[in-house]
Amino acid sequence: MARARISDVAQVAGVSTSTVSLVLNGRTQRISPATQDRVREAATTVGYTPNSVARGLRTQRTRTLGLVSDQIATTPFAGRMLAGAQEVAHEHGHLLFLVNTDGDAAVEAEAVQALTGHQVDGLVYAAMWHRVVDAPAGLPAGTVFLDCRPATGGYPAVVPDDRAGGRDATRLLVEAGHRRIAYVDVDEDSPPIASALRHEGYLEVLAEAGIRPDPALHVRYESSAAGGRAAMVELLDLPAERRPTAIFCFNDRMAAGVYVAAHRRGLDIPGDLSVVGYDDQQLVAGELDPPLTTIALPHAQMGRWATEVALGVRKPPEDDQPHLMPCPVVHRDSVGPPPAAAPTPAGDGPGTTP
Amino acid sequence: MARARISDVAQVAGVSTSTVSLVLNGRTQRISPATQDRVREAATTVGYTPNSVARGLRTQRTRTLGLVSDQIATTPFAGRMLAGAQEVAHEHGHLLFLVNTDGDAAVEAEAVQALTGHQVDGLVYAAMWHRVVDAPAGLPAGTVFLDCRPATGGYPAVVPDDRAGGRDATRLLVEAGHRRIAYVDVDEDSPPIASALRHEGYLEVLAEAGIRPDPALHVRYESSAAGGRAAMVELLDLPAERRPTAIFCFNDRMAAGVYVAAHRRGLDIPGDLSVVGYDDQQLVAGELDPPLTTIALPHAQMGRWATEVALGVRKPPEDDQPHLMPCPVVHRDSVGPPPAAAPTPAGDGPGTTP
DNA sequence: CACACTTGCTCAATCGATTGACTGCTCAAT
DNA sequence: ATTGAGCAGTCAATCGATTGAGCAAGTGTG
Repeated sequence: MARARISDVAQVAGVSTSTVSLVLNGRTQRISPATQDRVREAATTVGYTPNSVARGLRTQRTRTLGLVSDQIATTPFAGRMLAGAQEVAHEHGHLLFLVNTDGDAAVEAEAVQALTGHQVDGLVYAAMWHRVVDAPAGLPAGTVFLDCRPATGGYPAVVPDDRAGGRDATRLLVEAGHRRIAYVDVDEDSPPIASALRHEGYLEVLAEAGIRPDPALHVRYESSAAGGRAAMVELLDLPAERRPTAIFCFNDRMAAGVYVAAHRRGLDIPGDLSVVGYDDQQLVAGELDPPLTTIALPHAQMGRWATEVALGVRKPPEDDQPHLMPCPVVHRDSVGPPPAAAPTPAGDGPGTTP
Repeated sequence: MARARISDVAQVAGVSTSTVSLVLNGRTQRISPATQDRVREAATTVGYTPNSVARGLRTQRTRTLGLVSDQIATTPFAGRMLAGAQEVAHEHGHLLFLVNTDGDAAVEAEAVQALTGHQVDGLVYAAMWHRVVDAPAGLPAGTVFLDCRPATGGYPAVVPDDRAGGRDATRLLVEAGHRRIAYVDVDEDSPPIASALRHEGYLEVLAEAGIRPDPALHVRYESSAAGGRAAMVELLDLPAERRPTAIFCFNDRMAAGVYVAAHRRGLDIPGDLSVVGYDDQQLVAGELDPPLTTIALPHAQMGRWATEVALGVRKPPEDDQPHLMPCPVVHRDSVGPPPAAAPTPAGDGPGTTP
């Protein structure tokens, strides 16, 4: 059977379609309660569901939202961002269009066209890792950038506060008593937004703590467990007095590699070595042994923020700067005090270069 | 400036809106080439983009698709299914609505209503792990079930061929020469579709190979690295002659735990122990040392299949049985021949119960 | 030359809901 | 008796595109 239209309801209730529309939309000031009841009853008996397409055409508001992203699938983070976005859309009675462009600019432009053609009420442009992007052509004003910054500015944007995350991670280790803290960095991040910001945070906290940074403790490898392992091997080959007692890793996967290398050398975590990761990738950080203390990327929060701004229920900052979303510290079991035998009794062990 | 409408194009080109519509939709049999050119030119000069809402109202085809799923975010598989679905939608010029219901039946029903209200041309109902689900109320005929089977039947569905996967995994080990093969199963999967099917496949291959299954080699623990570790400990505590030389794990996370327990006992993989996982979770299987041989869940393929059926470009099977999607074997480095000292020289070592 | 046919395009109805303007009616006040 | 106000709804235009029917001019045919 064909879907019931408003005119079917009107007929059953013995009123005009106008009346049905008014009642069903709550504009009941001038409709008698008796009529309202008849209309509502008629609506349920015929099983009426409003046709959003017709409504959208008339009202010019479709209650839909578009989210275009470069890769929805490849990264496990994607989900949390998406979930946050979807949640907000749902909370406000909107439906979410999802488009995956694989970073192809042509597909991107096409997607934006298709979405505006479908009269979306808002648009979110998402990246799967924090970086600078070029806004695709034809992007409507008010599009919100999620986990990326438009090269040109002019749009609201939200990104993780990587610098603060780097600070928090490092502070965690400093407060546990460590003085020789390595940063296991990634070598491929260009432009290196996330990695550079985390490094800055690392350096800031070292400075605050009066620790002179040792360049040998900043190593760069590919972003994988293998890279982390190689990095750790390099650090462990340092002379004993320059060897780190704590490692801050660019991400959890590299931390997993650090674990492997440390365990191979018979080091206990956190007894002999403390490790902090970044990203809070469930399958990595939570499953390591011991579970990894890490800094979580606030994907769900960012997804929510972006969608709220896109829907107009939250005002973006006026200064055209990306909103910095804090990265929460996730305390697990990979951080402890430095080993008693550590070469840092009390006096400053400055990291002199050879 | 307001969006250009078809009437704007008509005015600029000096023709009627009908003509514009005909030209732009390729129904050009009765339109002179000259007029066509004028129309197209006019369209680009005014920057015309068709209003899909209006078109959808008129044609009753919106070129949109709905995908409702219980959890889009929580599992890293989700993405591949979604990506497959999105890809197909895009290939056929459709836009994909994504709704995440968190398994809440009320939200589900609401979502289905909202989607049919938006006149989607097709609907996919997805689960994030293979199981039997109750079709939500009001589900349109022709809805496709993805990675789940409707309890009642009556809808096209696609699920992984877990039985064949179990067979392949076990055959891999049998062909490497193993006779004592354990199945590290999950204990919580109820109804245990995936686990039961994989177990059946396992038993089938054992039977074909003339290996009597040893109940002590079928252990059940929680689905996590910790569970896998516990399982492996139990297996390693078996008397030497009953101890397995190969392990088939319900999933990669459990396999990761098996690795840990094996390494703790000083066992080399695959020298002393061969391991096969399931799922091909990138972050787990690929990052383990050695990389894990596993059976991949064909999420992208299933997502594609479901979407193609939903769009009507692929015919579902007529027998109302779920389509079984093969699970490819992913060869990595965790399978080898049994150790030379293994208790299986040539004669059948039947697993006699004590 | 009359007729049918083709070509090239336009008319106007239509999809289903929303909404500002308007109508009939009753009752009260002037 | 006329005017005005308030109530309870209805009318009809509208959103922007699609499409079957229709029409004027040109072409071909007997």
